Amino acid sequence: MSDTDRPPLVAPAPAEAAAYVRDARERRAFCTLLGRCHVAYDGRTTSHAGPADRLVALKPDLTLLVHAADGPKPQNWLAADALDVDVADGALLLTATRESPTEELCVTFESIEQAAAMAADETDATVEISGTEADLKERVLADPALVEPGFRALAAERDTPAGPVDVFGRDSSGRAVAVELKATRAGPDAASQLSRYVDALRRDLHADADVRGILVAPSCTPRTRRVLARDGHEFVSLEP
Amino acid sequence: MSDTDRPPLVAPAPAEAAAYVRDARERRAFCTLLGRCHVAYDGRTTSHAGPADRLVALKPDLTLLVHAADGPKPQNWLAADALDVDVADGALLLTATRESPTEELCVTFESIEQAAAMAADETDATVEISGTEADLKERVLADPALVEPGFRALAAERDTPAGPVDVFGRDSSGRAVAVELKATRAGPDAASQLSRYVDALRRDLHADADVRGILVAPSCTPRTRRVLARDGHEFVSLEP
DNA sequence: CGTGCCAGGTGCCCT
DNA sequence: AGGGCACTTGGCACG
Repeated sequence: MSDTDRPPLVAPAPAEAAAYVRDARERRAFCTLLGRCHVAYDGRTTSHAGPADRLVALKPDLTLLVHAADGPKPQNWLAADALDVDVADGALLLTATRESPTEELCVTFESIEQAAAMAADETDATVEISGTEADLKERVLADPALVEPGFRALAAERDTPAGPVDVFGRDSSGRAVAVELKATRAGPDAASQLSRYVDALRRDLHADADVRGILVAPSCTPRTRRVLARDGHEFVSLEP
Repeated sequence: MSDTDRPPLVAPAPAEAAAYVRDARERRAFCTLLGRCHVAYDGRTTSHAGPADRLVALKPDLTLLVHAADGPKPQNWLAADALDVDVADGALLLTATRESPTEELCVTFESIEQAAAMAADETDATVEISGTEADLKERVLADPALVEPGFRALAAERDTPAGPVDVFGRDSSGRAVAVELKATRAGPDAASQLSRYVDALRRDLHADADVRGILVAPSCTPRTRRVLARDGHEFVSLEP
C-alpha cells in the first residue's frame, strides 16, 4: 500500500464513509463502496432503483458507476464533472452532476458494508486491441489475394455517394470490385451496405459499369447469404 | 456486516487474495480488487493491456469487469460461465471463460492494494426508467392531440415493407400520417427512417395515397431539419 | 459541435 | 439461435 493510501472500512458510519470518499476523490483514487443503496438518475432519461445491495465505484476521473448483482452493464452511471458527498438523515449521499448535457446521479446508502480505495498511478493503461475491422482492412491491403487470386486493392475508404467503401479494387480481369469488411459474423445490414456501395459505384463509374461486390467476414448468417445471392454479390470468409 | 462476510484485505499475498476471491465466488458475493495488473482478452477480438493500477470487479453472476482510471466503460469485461483463481509465479491470476462464443479474460495481478467483498441479498434491484421512446409512444397514444390538434392515432408499430411505423394515424382532414418517435435529440437517421416509412405507406395504401410524415422528438439537429424539409415532412417537439 | 460509423457494443423482444 | 431495434449507447475521426 502506498504511503497515501487509506485502509479499507468495514461497516463505517455515514460520516466516516463520507470522509473516506472525499479523501479518495482528492487523491484521485479509485473508490469502491459495497452496501445497500437506492439510486436516482435524471438526465437524458429519468430512473429510479429501490434499495438493494450494490457495488458503487468512483473513478479518479469522477466517473460514478452503480452495479447490481447481474450483468456487465452498470444500472446507472455518470461521467460527472462534480461530486457532492453528504450525510443526510443518517445516510451517505453521493450526488454526481454534469453539465451539457445536464445530468444528475444520486446514490443513497442505507448501509455500507465495506469501502476500499487506491490512488491510481499515472501509468499508461492503454489496451491494445487486435482482430478489429481495421486489422482486417490492413490484412486485405497487405495481401489482396486473400480476397481472391489476382485481386488488386486500389483504395481504402473510397468515397461514394452512398458513403466510403471499405476497400475498392479490381479483379484479375479488370472488373471493379467493392469489398465490405466485417470483423465479426456478418448480418444482413452488411449485405445491404455492400449493395448500396455497389449501386453507387455503378452510377459513379459509368452508366454500364460492371461492379462486383464482395462481403469479407469470418462468417455470415443464413439470411445474409440470401441477401447476397439476391443482389448477385459474393461472400469470402476471412478472419481478422 | 452479515455473518458470512469477510473483512477486506490490505496488500494481501497472492494466495490469501486467491482464497478471498474463491470464497466470494462461492458465496455469490460482489468482490472488488484494487491493484496493479495486466489483462489479456481473447474471444470476439484479442486484446492486451500492460501493467497499471486498475479496479477489477467480480459480480455474483460471474461477470468480470476491468476498469482503468478513465471512462465509464470497462477496458475489458466478460459475462463468464466459469472462473479459475490461481497463484502462478507469485501472482494472483483470474481466468474467466465462456463458451458460445468462446471467450477468455485473464487478469494477472502484480500486486493487490485492497480487496473487498459483500454477499448480495436477493432483493429485486430493478431500475425503473422513464423518459424512453416507449414512454413517448404511450404519451402520444394517450393524447394524440399532442402531435397536432385533431390527430387520431390508429395503430402503434404498424407494419410496412420498410419496417414498423412507430405510430400510424390520420389527421383532422383524414390524411394518413406516419409518426416517427425519438426520445432524445433526433439525428438525420430518424428523418431517413421516416421517409422510408412514408414511401412504403404510399405504396402500401394506394398508388396515389397522400401520406404525411411527422418526426416527434424533444429536438433535432440542423441537418435533420434540412432532410425533413427536403422530403416534405414535419417536426413536432415533444418531451417523453 | 454536428455527422458518420465502428464496437468484443449490450439488452429486449419476437420469430 | 437469427433478426430488428432502442440505448443515458460510448468511442473516434473528421468537417
